[in-house]
Amino acid sequence: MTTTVEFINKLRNSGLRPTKQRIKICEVLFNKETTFHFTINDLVKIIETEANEKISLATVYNTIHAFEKKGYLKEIPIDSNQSYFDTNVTDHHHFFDISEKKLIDLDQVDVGPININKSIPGKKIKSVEVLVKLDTDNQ
Amino acid sequence: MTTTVEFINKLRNSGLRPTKQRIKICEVLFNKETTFHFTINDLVKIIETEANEKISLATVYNTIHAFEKKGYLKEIPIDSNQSYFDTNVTDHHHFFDISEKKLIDLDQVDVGPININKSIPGKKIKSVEVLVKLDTDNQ
DNA sequence: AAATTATATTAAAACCATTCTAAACTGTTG
DNA sequence: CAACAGTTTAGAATGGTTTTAATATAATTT
Repeated sequence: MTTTVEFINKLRNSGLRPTKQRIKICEVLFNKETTFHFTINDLVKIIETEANEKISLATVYNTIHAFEKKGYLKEIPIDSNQSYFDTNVTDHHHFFDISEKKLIDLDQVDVGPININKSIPGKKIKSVEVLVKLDTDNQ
Repeated sequence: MTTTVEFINKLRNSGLRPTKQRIKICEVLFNKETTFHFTINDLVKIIETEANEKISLATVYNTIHAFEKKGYLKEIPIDSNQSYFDTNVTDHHHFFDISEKKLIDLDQVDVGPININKSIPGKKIKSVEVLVKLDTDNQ
């Protein structure tokens, strides 16, 4: 549980003005016990229902991108036309449940070390991400 | 090198009518020696320049999706607003060069076996894909 | 080989996630 | 509190993708 004051400090320390909207989004995203996966659409709906508030779409996008740039969120690549974000910014991987369109965290430990035995001249590895797609097991 | 007749047979055997447009797309995609990574936009440009022909965008989309469904193409998930496709449908992984926005194949051998030591009840693993993002190495 | 039927192509409109715009508003600093 | 820079906003714009409904083409039947 993080207090509003703590969010305000965190924002200020990151060079982001602690506006009403940003604080609200912090509360929605970072007051969970567990990792939280969401699309922008999910987030807007949560804000509207949970808080009966309305933050303009543009602001939600701006804020999420600002948080991503500061390293508080990670975008997860999935073959979809929608962006998924994750509040867990540690190095880890994902299951993607195709039928429910939901992400599930996979710890490093659950996957084991991954060695890349190939290199491209002039390029360095920035990240290594494993995406495990899940289907319903019919049997 | 595959002949037009072979493409026609392949299409017919898949339950796809061998139209002029589909044959042309086959020739562009499946007459390469190496794996070919592309976006729809790339493909349309190639058809226009290489063949001085014009296939409507809708047809290109329809055809690519039909080929994907038949297992002749794979979509590669990248955190982008564009879909990337791969003519290499074997199990393998990818580098993604962030600055050039290009995919590079990574063989199974270059990555090594990946064990997923976690399972979700009622779900089975459909695919395991590794995406390695590359940055320019400035030094 | 013509007629019929089923499927495919097309240009243009629609769609939808995301970004941009420019005016109004708010937090910060002096 | 005044002034400034940063932020929010509704609505428009953008761009990749899908839909529409008319036309064309391939396959099947006669």
